[in-house]
Amino acid sequence: MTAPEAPTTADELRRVGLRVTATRVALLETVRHGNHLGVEAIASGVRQRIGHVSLQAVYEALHALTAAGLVRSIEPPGSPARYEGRVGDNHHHLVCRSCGVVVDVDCAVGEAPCLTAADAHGFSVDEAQVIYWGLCPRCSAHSS
Amino acid sequence: MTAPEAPTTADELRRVGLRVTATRVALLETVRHGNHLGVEAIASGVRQRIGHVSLQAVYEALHALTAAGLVRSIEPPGSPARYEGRVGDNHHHLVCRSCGVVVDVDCAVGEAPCLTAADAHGFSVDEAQVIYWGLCPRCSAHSS
DNA sequence: CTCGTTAACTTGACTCATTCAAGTTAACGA
DNA sequence: TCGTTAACTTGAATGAGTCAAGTTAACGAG
Repeated sequence: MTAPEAPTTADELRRVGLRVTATRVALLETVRHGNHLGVEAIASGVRQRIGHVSLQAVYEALHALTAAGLVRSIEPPGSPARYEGRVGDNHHHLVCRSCGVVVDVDCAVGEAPCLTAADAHGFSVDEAQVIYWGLCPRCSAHSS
Repeated sequence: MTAPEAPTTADELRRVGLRVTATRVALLETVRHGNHLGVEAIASGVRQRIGHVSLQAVYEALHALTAAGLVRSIEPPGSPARYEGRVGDNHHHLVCRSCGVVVDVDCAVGEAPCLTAADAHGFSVDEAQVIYWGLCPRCSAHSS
């Protein structure tokens, strides 16, 4: 018998019930290799790999992949949506007020207590979204 | 000597260096009496109090009061900005995925540990913004 | 109290991310 | 190989929020 292979990008798409298209494969790889990219940046990454794709196709694929749980979107107030390939773990983001750069941070306290509000007021909470605002090292050096 | 008076809304505006206008007084009161109102709702609240005001004046005043720390804005992804009058304490929000209602929650763990990321990557963090997503009691009853 | 400065407001045009609509193409199960 | 329908294309539309230019009025100086 053959050794178990790592699943290809195409396999991952099939697994979640999505059709395998050049656009989606390229998009998923672009998002994974990029670093919290915006829609425009993703579109140009995809185009570099496979030629022309419409912006709408990118939006559509991003929604599909987000719904399928293969990518995750981050929407810091005041900036267009960004996407990342790191999913399934409960991690958060650090955003620079000055240059807008986004970096990942692990959960502040232990595993996933971020999911527990002090008093949920009867809500059934399924996700906690944390954004830390501040100045990145480069920008805070700049302003001092 | 007279007893110390509670500061009026006008006093509060003056204290932060803003001119006292009917628009701002009415806006501040509207936001404080309302419950995470959006811009349109604030505009109509203000109009009920003092008659006509332009939407732009509302935006402008909201920015001024936010910058001055008298009101705070909440911008859950996928919904227009909302404003609240509760400021200065480190509290967070619970948003219903279905109906969009927003309720306040206190910090998950103790006083303000929310401000501490596990590893700040050299950032100087000044604010942590937490949004819990879920279903409010009414909506979760509805869907079951 | 009057005046001048300038913050605050008004109207109206504009931007930009995202969505909607209608028609075409191509993935993939039968 | 074919038919169904998800995915893609182009193009127009939406909606929150901003920008610009001109007018009004708050308030400190005289």
